Amino acid sequence: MVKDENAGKQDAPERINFNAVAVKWQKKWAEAAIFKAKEDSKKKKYYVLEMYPYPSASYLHMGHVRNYTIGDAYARFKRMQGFNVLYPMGYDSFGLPAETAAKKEGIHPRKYADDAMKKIMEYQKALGNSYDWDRVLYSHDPDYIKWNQYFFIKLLEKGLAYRKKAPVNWCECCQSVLANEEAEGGKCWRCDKEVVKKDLSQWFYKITAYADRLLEDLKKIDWPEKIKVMQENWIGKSYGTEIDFEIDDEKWSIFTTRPDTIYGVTFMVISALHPRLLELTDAKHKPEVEAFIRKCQKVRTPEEIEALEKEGVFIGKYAINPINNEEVPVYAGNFVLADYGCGMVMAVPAHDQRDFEFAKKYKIPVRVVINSPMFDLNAEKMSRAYTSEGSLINSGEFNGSASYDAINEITQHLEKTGKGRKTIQYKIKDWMISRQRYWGTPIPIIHCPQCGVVVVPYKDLPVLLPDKVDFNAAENPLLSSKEFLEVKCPKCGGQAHRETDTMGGFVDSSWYFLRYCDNKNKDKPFDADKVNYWMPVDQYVGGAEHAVMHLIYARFFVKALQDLGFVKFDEPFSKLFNQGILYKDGAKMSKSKGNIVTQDQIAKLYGIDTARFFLMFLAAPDKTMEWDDKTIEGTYRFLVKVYRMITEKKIVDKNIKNQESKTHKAIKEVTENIESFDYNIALIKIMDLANYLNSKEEISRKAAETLLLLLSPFTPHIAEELWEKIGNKDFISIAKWPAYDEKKIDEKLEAGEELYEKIRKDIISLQELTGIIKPNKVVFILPDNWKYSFIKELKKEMEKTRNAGELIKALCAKDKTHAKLIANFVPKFVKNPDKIPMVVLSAAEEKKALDDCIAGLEKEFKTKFEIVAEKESKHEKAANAMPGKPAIIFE
RNA sequence: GCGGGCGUGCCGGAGUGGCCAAACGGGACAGACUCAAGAUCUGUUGGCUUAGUGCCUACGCAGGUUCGAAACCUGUCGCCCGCACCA
Repeated sequence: MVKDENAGKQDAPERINFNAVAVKWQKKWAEAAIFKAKEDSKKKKYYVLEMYPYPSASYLHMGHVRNYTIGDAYARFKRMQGFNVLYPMGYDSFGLPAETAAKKEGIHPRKYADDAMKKIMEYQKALGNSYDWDRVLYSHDPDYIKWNQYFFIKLLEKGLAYRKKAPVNWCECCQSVLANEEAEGGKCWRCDKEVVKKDLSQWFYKITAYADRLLEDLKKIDWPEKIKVMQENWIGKSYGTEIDFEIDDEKWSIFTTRPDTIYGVTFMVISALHPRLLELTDAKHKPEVEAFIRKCQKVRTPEEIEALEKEGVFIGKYAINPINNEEVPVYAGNFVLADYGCGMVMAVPAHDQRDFEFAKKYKIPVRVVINSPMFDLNAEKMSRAYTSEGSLINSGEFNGSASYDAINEITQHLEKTGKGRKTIQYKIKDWMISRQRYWGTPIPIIHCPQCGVVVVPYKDLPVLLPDKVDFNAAENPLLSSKEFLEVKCPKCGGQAHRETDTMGGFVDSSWYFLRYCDNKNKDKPFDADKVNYWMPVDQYVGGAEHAVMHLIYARFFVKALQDLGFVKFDEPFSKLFNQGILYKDGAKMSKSKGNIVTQDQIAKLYGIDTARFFLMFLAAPDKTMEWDDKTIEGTYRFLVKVYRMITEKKIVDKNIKNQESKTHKAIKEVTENIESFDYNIALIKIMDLANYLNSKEEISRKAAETLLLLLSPFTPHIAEELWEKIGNKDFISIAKWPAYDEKKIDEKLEAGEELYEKIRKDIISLQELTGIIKPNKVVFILPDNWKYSFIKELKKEMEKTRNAGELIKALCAKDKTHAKLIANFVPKFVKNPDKIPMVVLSAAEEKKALDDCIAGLEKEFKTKFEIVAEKESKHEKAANAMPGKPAIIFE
């Protein structure tokens, strides 16, 4: 039989149009402006922020919906908890895609960006997120550009911005600089020719000046460990020794973490890309070296680098080892980084794997200077470098020292002779902000033939992009605009030209979160009081892919602004949450993979709240999760159930004890779960509560309202609609988050309900097993065994100790036959002596609890029930009965 | 190579020392309702079973700690993610 999967969807009259509900409330929220954030509140502030998106898409897919919902649920939760919440949205609207579109489709990047923004905003609004839409900002806004340039100048004045030559991706064929994305795989995206590294003047922000603070302050912030570790590695602090070797009577320093191996140096290697390599090279060897440099200039993919064999050429020079005045040959090599350390290394083949490979290839001697404590090393027979610790040999006066100690001893020795010193190296490099592109913030600099590099005066800001440029120009389109290029020098008034580099997008995103605090300020980038009120961001939400880019730049920027006196804090984001990636068909959901499910599709079918709920329910927000078309049906069913329950069931204005207890327990758990981003667990608890209430004839108003309040961060529209339907006039979105009272959580009541449920299930399964649907009589046999006396015994023992292990041992010694039961029950008492439900009851109390159930059970099963004490029972199985659950017999 | 994480039932995914054969959802199966289907409701869904508050097997694999382990430790295999010739 073929099932029509859509049959139900099409003609099921009970299908509720959650879409109309969403539209209705989005309109009302906007009209009442309830999500507007104000500084003058008496309430404690809370700043929730999602990383502002690049406005590219013509749709949002479920991956986006998931990300935005994580933040929105949190913002709503905090708002309801009584915080003064700032939750803004903006757009990272500068960048390459807009420019590429301009090139391909002839659309101006500004139009492209404006259109995309309009679209994405529309989609975001349809999500029902509680953004303060009055605070929208975007990076190509002339106001934003102005302050972006303003900060550039401030940093320049402080010496934190500078210009120097640096290698960039260069395509000889197109005569153009390429962004990294355009040079993927070492080939030009346009002409497919090989790309080379070329030195050009570039602008930098001096992030290295903050390396230590960036590292240290990681301790202060509550971020995922993974991100912190990535930043630590990126900053890459290492302690070592700088040692001066002499080449041609000139001092050439190198950096090493292993000065203890200095007697093992048999050659030196200078990076093939070292700026002074040719200067150092012997005339005779120049052609060879030059050819080698060209070979090394090709941009390579990480895979190629991995597979790359260590290679080099002798440059005809010798270096003098400062420790023993030995002469060793100097090579240019492809495995030494030009921009780390000094761009040159001392090579110790016996104790460094790279040096070892190089030495073997070029038949350079290997000299063992660290001997292994386990075996004697033999330079001739070694198949790989020995990089562990050991004791020094062949090392003059240091022979016999442990390598660990020798690091200091040798460094101190070199310090005395002035040939070396302790030093710290960082891997992090200064942040190159220059882009040879059109669609970015122009760098506010003028080049004057008379005065040199001149800063654009503050009063002339912003320097805006010219509209008419040739986007198909091979190089930076800005160079095609005379109107932009030609200016008068602000200093001498002579003819000068503008800097054509623009800033990379990460500059924009390094302070946008500050501008949200005061996004309309015309006189200043922001008002200090406002920023100091809202900042730092209390909860930042975004992808882990920004770990060492945006997240480190923004930290640097804030520290620099602190030093410049703009802000009073030194970390922008107190807490960070990384959302997981959404997969479909085994791959990350993305347009390029073609495996997307769009917001539209799902909203049309189920309403946006269903999508929100489902995305938060299926997996913890920080885990990768797989989209599943089928499972969302279940979520929809649940929401329909809630809708029916609230609109159709009897809501009563009285207090119902059991419901009150359940409700307070749910509040407690859900609140904790949301706080810690365990949204999936929170939703399970909410479902539990809903299902429980749904099983009752009537629902207390308090319980119904609580359910809606708990639900509202996740399904705000439906919650709002139902809130209104049960007679509330205000918005649930700004209603008070329910408080719980520990005293209202009545474990005994819960236990009573549980008992009822257990018995009910037992009766049903007995019905199935025996085939007796309607027994004449159901008999409960109350236990009257060792258990009650065991409890007394236990209480006695517990006065002596609360250690579960000891208690079990003690009790088992007295009663070996019940060892297993003892082990099972003891720990529960130890953990929670007051709250163990049925077990602590006496036989009489237990009978009473049972009595309480019977009325309901008799009604439900339409049968007589009877309670019999074990002694009076003629049934054998009664012997097994335990307190907390009587044996059940049909008669 | 270095760093981070993960491995649970038919599936997604909870659970990090004791009411765990394992939440919640999906799927499957059975029953109720219905002329029927859908929707809804109820139950079952590791094996054995004398049906029990029972036994056995199970949370990648192998050991260990503990009265007790899916959870803690050690080793091992497999997968994912980041960084990567950093001297």
